[in-house]
Formats: sequence, structure tokens, C-alpha cells
Amino acid sequence: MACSETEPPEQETLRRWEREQAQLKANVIEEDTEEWQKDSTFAGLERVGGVDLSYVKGNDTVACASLVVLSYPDLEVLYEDCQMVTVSAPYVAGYLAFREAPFLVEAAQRLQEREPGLRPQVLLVDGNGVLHHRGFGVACHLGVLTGLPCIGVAKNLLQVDGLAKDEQHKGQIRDLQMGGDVFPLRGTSGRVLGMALRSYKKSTKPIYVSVGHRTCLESAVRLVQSCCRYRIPEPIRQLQADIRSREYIRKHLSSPLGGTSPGPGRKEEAEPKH
DNA sequence: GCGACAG
DNA sequence: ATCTTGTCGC
Repeated sequence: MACSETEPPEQETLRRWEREQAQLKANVIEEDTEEWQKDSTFAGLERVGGVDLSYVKGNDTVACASLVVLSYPDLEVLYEDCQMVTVSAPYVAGYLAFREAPFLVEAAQRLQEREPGLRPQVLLVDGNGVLHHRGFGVACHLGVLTGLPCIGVAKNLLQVDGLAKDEQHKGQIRDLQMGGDVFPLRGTSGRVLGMALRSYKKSTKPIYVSVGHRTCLESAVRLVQSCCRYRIPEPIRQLQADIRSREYIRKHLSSPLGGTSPGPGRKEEAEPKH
């Protein structure tokens, strides 16, 4: 029986999740491991992936798990996969991966089975990497589980390690003049946890990029910026726009565990607000 | 009571 | 995350 709400987690569940994060965290590599990352134009990079979960309104448990692979640097869609899923774990800030990562791993496995040649060389993840309460956000989590280089891209600042949306932060945002401008997110600990990036000339609100796995922060920011036509980098934006335009969620509301086939026609791009 | 709260 | 509504600029 499908319930429309997930239960809040037990204390014991949180402690178990925390232990699992600590174990997996030992495997994170916060450095470039690929040849293309060392090149200023990313020569050798041909496929960039994006993953995301979109939820049905008013229902906490039914979601669409999506994965897209785009060509680089053209950012054309090479592969896309949408799968309606039933989420069981609740959303708890700091434990997003336990809610979403299992379905994203499944999507990556489906890709490996169906089109191994289209395996992305890097994955953009909706959420944070090391910019996280315990330094292990969903982008790290997914990176370790899949072995793929991963980059965390968050639309809002996760206020950890003393980072806050205070006047200083707002001032730094105001100082981001051009697309591509950045400032480092240095926590109280002194560590740079990520970068705020003005990803789009006309966007006042930055995005927050952090290392997930097998990349350093500098090349992660450079790559994300090179994937931005609008505020949200294309691999992630494509998913969101695409799901909305095809009304996948509405179609599958009556049969939550329905099929996965990508339909035909794609709607033309719509500009983001503002 | 108040603010915070990736998605 | 999801929803609405309106407004500006191209």
C-alpha cells in the first residue's frame, strides 16, 4: 500500500546512516583522476551526465528518478532515462543520499547495461558534495557508490561550518559581476568547502559547487561553468525541463511503477524565470 | 518562540 | 523538493 508520507527516522536509523557515511567517506578522492581534467579545454571529455529526483506534488513518496547524458562540449542529449519510483526514506537535511542515491545508482546501472558506451565521464549531482555537515553529501555518496567522478551542484547554500547567508555572504554575492565569477566558501574551520558561482550572466543568485568524487574543486567549477547556458547546468536543467514538459509525473500517477521508455518529441527550451 | 532546512 | 502569481527584459 502506497503511503503519501514517509515516516520520520528513528534515532537509531540516523546513527546507522552516520556510520555508513563515515565508512564510505574513507573512499572519497578529492583530486583530479582523469586526463581530461588537466586540460584547460577538457580535451578528451565527451560525455557529461546529470541525475535528479523530482517529486510529485503533495506526495512524499512518488518520484521520477532521471539520468541524462549529454555530449561535451555541445551539450546535446545522447541518452535519457526516467523511472517512476517509490521513495521510502524521509528527507532529512544531511542525509539526502539515503533518500535519493539508491535510485540514482539504479539508473546508472541501467545505463551500464543498455548503453555501456555512453557511460558519462563525470556526473553532475543535484545537491552538495563535501559542502556538508559531515563532509559527505550526496555527490560524494553517489561518486563512491558508482566510482564515477561526481560534482555537487546545489541551488541553495547549506549552512554548515559557520557558513551563513549573512551580510558578508550577501556582499560577496553582490560582487559577482560577470558570469563565471566565483568566491570560495571557507568555513570556520578554515577549509574551503566549495565555491559560489555566478553561472549565468543574468542570474543574481549563484549556484554552489562542491567536490563529490575524483575531482578537485577548481576543475569542478570550471566544468560546471562550461555546462551552463542558464543558471542551472544543462545536464541537470535538461532533466527538470524535460520531465515537466512531458508531464511524466502526471502520466504515471495512476501506475507509479510504470515503464521507463523515453517518449518521442522533446519540447523546445524555455527560458528560466527572470 | 524563532530560525534553519542540499532535495 | 512542490506550488502560485506577477513583472521585467530580450
